[in-house]
Amino acid sequence: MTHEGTLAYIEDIARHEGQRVIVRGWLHARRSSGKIHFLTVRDGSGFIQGVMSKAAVDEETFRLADHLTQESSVIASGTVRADARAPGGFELDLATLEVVGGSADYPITPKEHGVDYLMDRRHLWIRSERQSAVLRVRAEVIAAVRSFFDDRGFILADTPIFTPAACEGTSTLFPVQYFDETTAYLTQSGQLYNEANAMALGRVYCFGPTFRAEKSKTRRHLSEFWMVEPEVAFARLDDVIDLAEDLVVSVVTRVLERRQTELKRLDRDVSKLELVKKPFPRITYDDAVKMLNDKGQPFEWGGDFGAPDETLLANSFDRPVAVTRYPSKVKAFYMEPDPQRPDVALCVDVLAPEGYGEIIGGSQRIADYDLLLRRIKEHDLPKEAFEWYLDLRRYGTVPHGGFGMGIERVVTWICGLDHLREAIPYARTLNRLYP
RNA sequence: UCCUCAGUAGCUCAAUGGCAGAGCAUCCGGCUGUUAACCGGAGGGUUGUAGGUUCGAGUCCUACCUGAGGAGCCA
Repeated sequence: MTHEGTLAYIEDIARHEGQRVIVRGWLHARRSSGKIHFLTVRDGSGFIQGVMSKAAVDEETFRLADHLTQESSVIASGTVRADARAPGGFELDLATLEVVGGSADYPITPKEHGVDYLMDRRHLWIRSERQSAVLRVRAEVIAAVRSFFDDRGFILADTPIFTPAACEGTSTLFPVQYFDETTAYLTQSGQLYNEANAMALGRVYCFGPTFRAEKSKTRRHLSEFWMVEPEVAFARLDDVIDLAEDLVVSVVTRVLERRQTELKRLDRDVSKLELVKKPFPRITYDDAVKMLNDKGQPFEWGGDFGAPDETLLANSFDRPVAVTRYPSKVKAFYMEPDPQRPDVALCVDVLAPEGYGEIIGGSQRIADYDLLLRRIKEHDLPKEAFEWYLDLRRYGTVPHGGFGMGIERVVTWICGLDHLREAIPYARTLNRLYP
């Protein structure tokens, strides 16, 4: 079969109005009315409806279209025509059709399916309109994050995934055999290495997968997730919050600029995202506890917020809110205490609006050698494992700080999803390692 | 680890302790503007597993398996 026309991707189809193009992709859906077929084709860049009328093609081509099954791969050619009835504004009047690979009994039908069924077929589910839109937004979020840091003079310095011990000592680690006799652990944060990198390179960030063996079963947790972590020498808490604020605004703005089609396909209320502008409200943990109690949510000073607490707090604001100065007791060992009030830490959590919860956690780090050593001992961490980390305080210590932002949580929020597992191509959860 | 809920056709779900059902998908036929198209017909079942109660169990009881939602913890 020979096809006439210019090779085109569906997302660029508007540029080819009135022209003959060749599209290569898969059959997404087919509707037929006897003498006219409607073939929705997707090519990864978008979806378009091809219209084949019996009068316009030879008999063999028309019969081929009549028996075309869902997700058969095809090469087709036709003329691009603007049409108000088409969701994307354009249709393709088909002239030729070639099946590259057939597809029998495709398991994901246009009707409803359960979560387990879809997750078992995640490798196929990502072909759907919604799921492919999410993954395209995810790619935009990641691109926005990298541009943000690269454009500001940050150096990308990635941290190891095999680590010798716990970074924070609290979360559970995934052990793996490391050659013959040694046990390594999959990293749960690049934080500590990031601090060393910041002392070498000034402003740095790492971006990669992290692993947590927490036996969580909630819509906000994955055992493998991606996190971007900047770290800045000489930064204090306010600098860390400024950076977090700029990053979130930059990412949301760029997705709004470049991924309107996908957000629309996801039925996202973009007016909520358009409110994400500087400055974010900044409240202290003390304020937050008071707010919760004023709203009738019983909460005692000293604990960490649960998901309902976070939602209640975030719902008081129309944009992300920065909550600072949590009790040191509930936070990581390396966080600098507030000099005015040593029982709270110079830390910040950024809570997304609309109940999406914590998307960023960060702090100013302890700069003083003696205090850091004391904290390591208080947390029963083995000093030997942290000698290299203590070196950073032995040799030219400076105030510094940074944060981690969970990519999937940001994608979930921006896309308006109700579960983190749709924000990553292949989610790893407590009960899922396949496909 | 704990709490709650669910498991019946390929999928999504019905079925008072009394004949195993529907819609969609698949296959066949019809239809020149369909958007999860529509209309007619056909095929499709070890009710998660193992026990128990009962004249009789998809339904009640026990254990286990699998999954979902939540708690804790976190990004």
